[in-house]
Amino acid sequence: MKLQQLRYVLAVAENGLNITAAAERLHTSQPAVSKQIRQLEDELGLKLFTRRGKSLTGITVEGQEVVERAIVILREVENIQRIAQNLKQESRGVLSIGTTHTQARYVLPRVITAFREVYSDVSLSLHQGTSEQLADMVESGLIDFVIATGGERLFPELLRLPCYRWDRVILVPPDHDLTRLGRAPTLQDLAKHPLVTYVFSEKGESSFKSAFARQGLVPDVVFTARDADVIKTYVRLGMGVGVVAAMAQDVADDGLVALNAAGLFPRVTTWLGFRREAVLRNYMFDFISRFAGHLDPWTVRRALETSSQADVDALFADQALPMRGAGGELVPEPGVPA
Amino acid sequence: MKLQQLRYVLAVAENGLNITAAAERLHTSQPAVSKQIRQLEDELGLKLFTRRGKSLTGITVEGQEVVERAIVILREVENIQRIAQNLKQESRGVLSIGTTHTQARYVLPRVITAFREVYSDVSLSLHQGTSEQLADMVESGLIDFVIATGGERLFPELLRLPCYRWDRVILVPPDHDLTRLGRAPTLQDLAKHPLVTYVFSEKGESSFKSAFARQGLVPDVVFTARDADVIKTYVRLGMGVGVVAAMAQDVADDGLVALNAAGLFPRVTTWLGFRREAVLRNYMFDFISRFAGHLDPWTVRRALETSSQADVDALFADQALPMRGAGGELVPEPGVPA
DNA sequence: CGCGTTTACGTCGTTCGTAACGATA
DNA sequence: TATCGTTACGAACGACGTAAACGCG
Repeated sequence: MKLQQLRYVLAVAENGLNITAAAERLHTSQPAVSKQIRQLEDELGLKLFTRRGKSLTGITVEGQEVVERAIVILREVENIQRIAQNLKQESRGVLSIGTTHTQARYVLPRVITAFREVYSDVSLSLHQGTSEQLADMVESGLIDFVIATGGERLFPELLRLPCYRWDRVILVPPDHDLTRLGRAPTLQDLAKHPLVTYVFSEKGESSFKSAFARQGLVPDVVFTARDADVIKTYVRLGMGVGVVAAMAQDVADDGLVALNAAGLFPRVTTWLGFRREAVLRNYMFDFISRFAGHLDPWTVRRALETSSQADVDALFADQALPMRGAGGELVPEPGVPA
Repeated sequence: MKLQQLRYVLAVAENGLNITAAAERLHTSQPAVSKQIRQLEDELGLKLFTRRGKSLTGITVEGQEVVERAIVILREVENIQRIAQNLKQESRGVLSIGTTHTQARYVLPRVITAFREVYSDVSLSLHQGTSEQLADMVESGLIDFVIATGGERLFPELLRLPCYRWDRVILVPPDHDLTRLGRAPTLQDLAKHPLVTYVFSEKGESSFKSAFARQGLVPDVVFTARDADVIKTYVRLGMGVGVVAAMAQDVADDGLVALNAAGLFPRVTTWLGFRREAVLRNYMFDFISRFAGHLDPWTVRRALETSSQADVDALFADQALPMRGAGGELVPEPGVPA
């Protein structure tokens, strides 16, 4: 058994069982891949793939077991290489981040810009997706970091570091009824209007709906979208009252007024997660620290030494996490309608 | 990086940094090992070992990191091979068990005899040691199974399957005072006599001492040994009253009388433990099932699907574990002194 | 001088790429 | 016939073992 053979098997499994495509991605010839896989099968004495005629049609159950272990093996091989590169102060490297729209659009740009200036040799890639997709991507090793909110049960194997907290904010057209309340809106106020907000995560409990339910109210959600830009568009069209993350609110949002929603919904924590077994490159520590100031390398290493997520949470329990988003700045003060 | 290089590094690290010894264990030449290690160091660009002149004097910190990951990698490689061998119904294999004296001497012989008759091609090895030593051995992959008692905190990473429970039994010479009580001895009775029992485990809390302490008594332990045979010898010499595991009591123990100690000390559970990541060969499932009838392959696989030891414990919570040892059979009934 | 490591070199096995072949839809 | 996998073969590479050299106690 050789590491190349495992790499080849994995590449084939990850490229739709197409040996030609796998060979291209591996920068080698297709007979090389074909032969190595066959040799591994011979050595192990089992078929990793099912074949019809000459083309691969599926992975056998044992093949799947082998693939899973190959992932672990190659991951650790990469860890060894990262250790070496860290020591050599090698500045080249890769950092791929999986995240949701809100982070990618409103929070990360500043961090990434600054990061790229310092680490020009680090190839940075951003993958946007739903929580479910991110979970798959991080599991398969496609991405190093996940930056997301909620979903504790979706990412059970990740070490999650709390980064900051945020409230929601209410967006309405300038002449909307809610702007004439003379005070910040309540849930009762909101329940009287059609609402436009985020798609509810498939698995996570919807803190949005339950906030209303707790007061015996049923929100009239007329439209949901994955990102705040779409929501804003429909609010401008007068489809309803928008409820978005405070970070997504921009002073330059013309045609919209932001109203404070702090306290109406539970605060949300954005965290950064990665696999516990991962060896982090130095620039990864720096990225984390740039993204969340309190997560300096020393603190992150301490979190890595814990044995469970509960211990990590305890590490940060006594710290007041920073708040993000301008939600508080555009509050219509009592008697001062926007 | 190649798997052989990792194997070589590991062998050198495990053989006192002696390349020659490592080469012999690997059935290869010593220059081969020397060269491969050097090549890996060159490829990674770091020194794995510290050298004085030409001889290795130590492992660098990075070398240690690499060794730890190499262990994981090679373990998974072995798992892949086991999967293949299981499928081929390959009957050859290795099974090494680490255990304590009591199990090795009194419980395992019958199981092992029967097992060897069926699996003559499985090379079986037994390693006796203290809990601490066993923990090291299983961690380094030297042994597949640990069969022991207590020590939950000593084996945190093992999947532990409860096998059976047992009480202690009291051993005295035939003419001893305790045989004339006309009833089973109490802790008060025991506290009046010099006692001979097991060495207390270094890290585990001593359930022996605390049983006395709970009644405000202090046992007069005059001698401790690692195994019951030694204890019996000293009881025969009249050094004191023996307290041993019920399994260790043998009807053929001439010159000794066994008195019931059930209820005096907390019941002890013997468990069988192995690493969660391990792939078990079919004969290993069979061994477990022979050792503890309720641990059939199906049940063990179910335990393997759990995510924590707590879940495993819950699996067996409602089952009455079998008792082992003849302690109950030689009880001096009230009014019937032995 | 013994012990252990490294260097040198010849041999053998293995991997790879190109090119031709085979099978499938 | 286009697509994809396998077979064939020559070239390059790499691992290993023997033998000799080197350093250190």
